[in-house]
Amino acid sequence: MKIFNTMTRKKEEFVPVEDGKVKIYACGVTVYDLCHIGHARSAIVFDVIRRYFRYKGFDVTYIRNFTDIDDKIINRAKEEGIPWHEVAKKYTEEYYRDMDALGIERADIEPKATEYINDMIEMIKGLIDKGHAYVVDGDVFFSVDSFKDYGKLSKRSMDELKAGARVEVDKRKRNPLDFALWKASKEGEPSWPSPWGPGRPGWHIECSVMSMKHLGETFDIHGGGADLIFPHHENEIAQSEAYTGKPFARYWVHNGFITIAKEKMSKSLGNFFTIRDILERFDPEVVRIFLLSTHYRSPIEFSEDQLRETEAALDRFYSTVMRVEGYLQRMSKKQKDNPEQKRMEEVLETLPRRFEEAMDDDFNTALAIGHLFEAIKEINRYLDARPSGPKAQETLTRAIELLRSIGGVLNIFQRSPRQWHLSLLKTRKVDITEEEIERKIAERQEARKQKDWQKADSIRDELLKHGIVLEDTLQGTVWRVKV
RNA sequence: GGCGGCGUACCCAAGCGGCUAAGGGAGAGGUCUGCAAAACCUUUAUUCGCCGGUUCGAAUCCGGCCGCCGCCUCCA
Repeated sequence: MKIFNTMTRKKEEFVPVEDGKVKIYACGVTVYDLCHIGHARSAIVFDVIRRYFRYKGFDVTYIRNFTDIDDKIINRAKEEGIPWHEVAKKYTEEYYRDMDALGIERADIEPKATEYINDMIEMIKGLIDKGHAYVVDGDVFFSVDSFKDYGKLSKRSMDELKAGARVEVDKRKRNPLDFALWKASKEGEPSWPSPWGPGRPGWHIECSVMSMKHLGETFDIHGGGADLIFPHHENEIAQSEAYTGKPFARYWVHNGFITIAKEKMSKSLGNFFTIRDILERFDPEVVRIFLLSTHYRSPIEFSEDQLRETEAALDRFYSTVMRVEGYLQRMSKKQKDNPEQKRMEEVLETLPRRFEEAMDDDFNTALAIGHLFEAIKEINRYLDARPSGPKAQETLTRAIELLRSIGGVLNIFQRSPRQWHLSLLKTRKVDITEEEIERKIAERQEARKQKDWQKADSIRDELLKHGIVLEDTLQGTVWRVKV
């Protein structure tokens, strides 16, 4: 497997610290508001990476944290007039609601910053003892000058960083780039006792502490959004390696952004769509495929049109499943030679290999999905050749099973066509129930039997106005939500 | 200003030295069908922002130019 490592800016062969095991830490979110689609991308990317390692037979430990104490949470608490921990609790629940809906599996360990305050204090003490940190008025800062490799991840020299510094410099810092490990709290702010007085941890320290506590001082993969490269991950490396004297994470994996009108989607720009908004109008699986149809490091331009197109693509899968299921029910038992048989078998045989090749190459989900859709086309082709007999039955059954099992690694293709259409009924706001549709179909069947085409067509047109398309197949009439 | 990335058909997107430049969407024509729908077939990039260079051979490597974006501040 090859993974692009931000540290070396190259694809590298993946070699785990411990044979057969992979330890991953992905930076989660600060729980102070609803998540937007950019958060979803990061979560989905690492969800897939984790699932793929598992598929490859690795024993995976996956950690994703929650930052549950921070200035933004404190501010939000003031705005909402509730205690800070209520804010954290509320948005942690909202986070789960959205991410669960998107089919993102819970991490093996989901640490919260406030549960590790003592460990952080211990680490900060150690850093002070080793001369990497200093105390000023109850604050503790990390001294970047004490760590010679500072800037190695973001590929910046200290001089460049100083020259470009746009931040107001805290005069108490020895170097403007020094960052807070511990912040003294003001009156009325949440605080924890510490050797330096009451305060709360700085942002970066939590990830170092929680990752090393659960994964060891050196672990395999550390990741998050590309905006975390500097300063967050740079600072994590500095404090962790200064503390242990050992390399921190071996592979740094960063996902690209979602953009709107070519600009990064962000809270501060206000150009974001919450996951909640999007799931009102789109099926979660559509969102998932949309986000996985572009390589994880490239930017994705958010577009409703693209989501619609993805919906149409996914509908192809479920239509094909429906078609195969219908076909199998009435397929002739008589075995006969089919010129397409060999081709179909070849497609099925090579599909897992092609899927793995794509995923082994820095998690190329876009290519992998391309292969899956190619197979869908081949299945339809095969079906058009009217195969029959036990061999065809076995081939078709295997084809669908294969799509489902490989799709499972991306957590797509897992539902029945009916579940898909029921979901579309909701997201496309179809104002007619499944029962009514079935009733109309029965009514139309009657008309068709009488060869009353006019009536049959008018019923069909009526349903179409509600966004329902009918298909008359040899196995009977089936309905679909028009996409 | 420093550092980094991107520019592939009408749209999205993979390909990163050599087989016909994946796949999806959209458009056009056809097959099938009571008519449709779905599906399939054909068709839409002799060409990969532009200009040079390296090479037997480049969308893929190198240099320059143009355009867009990100990080350097909280940010997935």
